[in-house]
Amino acid sequence: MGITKTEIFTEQQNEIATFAKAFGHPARVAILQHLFKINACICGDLVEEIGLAQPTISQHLKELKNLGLIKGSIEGTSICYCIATENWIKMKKVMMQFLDQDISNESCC
Amino acid sequence: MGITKTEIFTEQQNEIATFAKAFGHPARVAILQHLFKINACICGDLVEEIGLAQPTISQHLKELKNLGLIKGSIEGTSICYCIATENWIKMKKVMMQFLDQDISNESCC
DNA sequence: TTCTTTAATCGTAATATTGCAATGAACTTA
DNA sequence: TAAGTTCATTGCAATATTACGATTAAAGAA
Repeated sequence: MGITKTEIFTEQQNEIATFAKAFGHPARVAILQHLFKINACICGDLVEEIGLAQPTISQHLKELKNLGLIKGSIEGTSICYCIATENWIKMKKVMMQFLDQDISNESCC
Repeated sequence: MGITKTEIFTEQQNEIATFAKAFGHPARVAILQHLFKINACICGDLVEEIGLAQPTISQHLKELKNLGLIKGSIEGTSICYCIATENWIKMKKVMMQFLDQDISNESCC
């Protein structure tokens, strides 16, 4: 009833879904792309860059941080975020494996 | 309030998010993996295989079909689903490009 | 200390998603 | 035609997500 039945799926399936969910919102996609583009770390101008309110961006950042895809460190009065390289690579491996499944050349329908 | 502001993002960002959202539920991941595994097309035994009620599976199939990632054809009394190869490859390209962004070797935090 | 800046958190409203029982539609078989 | 099979649709309840105003917390500057 409205709650995802995580128990009936494999760990791998849940992991894929969890990562995918993180990318399932354009704001989080935009945040990650910006962090990649700006080689140096970026703090609060994500708010300006993206155009959502500060609490909203903060919330999206929190989700990405909880998943371990980004990390933030205090830098004076502001906070500096960047891609958590190691975990990004791990995640990429999991997702690539899912996306890159063999497609049989004989589809029946 | 509560509704994603699609307008403020690029088409590419929205596309990535839409695809990712499709993979953001373990049931849909499981469905796709099963369709890949069973080379031949599979119809309603997805219900048995996965362990969710038939309407629930049907709903997930509909989402995947709307996105164009799978297709179904009537086969007598049952319906045969399989991966929509061309669109899958297109989607893969979009997602890979996003996942495979260059990671600068000098992360600052 | 007081003011300012920066970002997290709280609280709440709007909307979306998930899941299923019940029902309906289309086809097959008896 | 009647009964059975297979899957889609409807309707609804439970929960999750998105967004933001208001507030709080922490650090630097006056």
